[in-house]
Amino acid sequence: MATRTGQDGLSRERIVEAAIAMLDDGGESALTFRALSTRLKTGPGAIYWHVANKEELLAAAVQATLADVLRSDEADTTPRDAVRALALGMFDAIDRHPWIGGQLAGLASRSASMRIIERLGQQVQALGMPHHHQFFATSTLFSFILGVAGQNAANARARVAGKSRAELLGAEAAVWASLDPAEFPFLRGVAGQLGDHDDREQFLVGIDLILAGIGAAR
Amino acid sequence: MATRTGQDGLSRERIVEAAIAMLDDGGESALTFRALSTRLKTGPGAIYWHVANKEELLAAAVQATLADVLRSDEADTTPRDAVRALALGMFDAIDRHPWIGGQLAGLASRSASMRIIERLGQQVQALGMPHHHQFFATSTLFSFILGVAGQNAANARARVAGKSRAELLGAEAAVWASLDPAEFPFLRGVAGQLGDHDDREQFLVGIDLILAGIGAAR
DNA sequence: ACCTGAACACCGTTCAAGT
DNA sequence: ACCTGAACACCGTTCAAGT
Repeated sequence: MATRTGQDGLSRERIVEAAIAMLDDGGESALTFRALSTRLKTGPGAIYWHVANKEELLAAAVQATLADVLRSDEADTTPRDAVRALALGMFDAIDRHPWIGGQLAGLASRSASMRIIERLGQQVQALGMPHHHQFFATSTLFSFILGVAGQNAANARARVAGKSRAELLGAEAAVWASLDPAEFPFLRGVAGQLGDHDDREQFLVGIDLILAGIGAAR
Repeated sequence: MATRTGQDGLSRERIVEAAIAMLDDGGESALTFRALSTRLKTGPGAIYWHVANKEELLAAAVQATLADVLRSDEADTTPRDAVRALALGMFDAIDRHPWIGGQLAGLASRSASMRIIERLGQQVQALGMPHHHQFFATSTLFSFILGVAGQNAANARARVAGKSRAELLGAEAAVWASLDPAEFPFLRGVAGQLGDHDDREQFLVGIDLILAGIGAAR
């Protein structure tokens, strides 16, 4: 009867924790109920006592992963800096856990999405956007974040299947550099920038561009 | 020997066409090699003679679906209108085939993505953006489009599983309207706008916002 | 050259049976 | 109350065998 305390019993918390660890190092395809139950030294059926199904498990993993970002508070900064801080918090979480990008748009992440949109919206409001444009401006910020997250998730999937980020980026830059200049003048011209850009900086430039647009529309 | 002409033989073209039809009315989960081969009156193995695997099939479906958008030409308009036209073309294609949103970020859609980025980039260049900012500005437009596409795909997944777009949107708006006003002042305030907004208009506002930001940064 | 269909190695999920 | 593990109804993919 000594085994009922501490780490021994299965719990929703332990399951979610293990799921996140598996997602982090094997991507979404690595998370199966069989592999998960092996890691937790149980049968696949046991997990269903604590979690309704895989969708709920993924939702809980997203929630747990985004919890600190959503807990952060930038009360005493400008609206602009608050948006940047929140967006960068999202970026860093997505960078650490790229599988989030494949989940964030879905129904499973609804409550996390709502909190993010709320926070963005409050700052857009504080920026002085007219009321009837606040919703669209906030959606634009959110959609952009979602798009970057999705690309991150796709890149991570490719990475799991093979090479590193630097290798993939270098290969892609080489492809761009060797394109037909008549058909792809732009891609050829920016191939160098693709090769050595910083994802985080690129993300922040996008946020700033949208903020500049909001400033102009105000 | 009369059967070798016309529609009778299996072909990559017929397979992709059937795949698109299945994706359109059942979503990504409806496309299986078994269901596809049943529809084409063959065995699952037959498809592999024409298509390497599911990833390649999805890539071909994306390519075929986006072909007309990529063929369109807005030579004699302003750069701004060209971006808007291209973006709206993408939106309409994604609206008709929402499963694209789940594919566009992936490696399978690389060549389609390259063409889109090329077209966007040429217009960003024409807008007078300094060279070293063109790549980031173009990426911002592309990421935003990707984000909207991803949301569309997620919404369509929910729709296949149950109710219509209007019902889902109405239910979500009702949830927003009933949130705690202390915790979610913004969402509560825009619940009405969520309920009856037009997705296409919202998308275009986002594009315009980014274009305004590009204009300000020029 | 192209197609057939059984077989392999997986999935998520359920559920009678145990403790 | 919680866990076990076999079983069900699927997947994508392969491949010997056919025509």
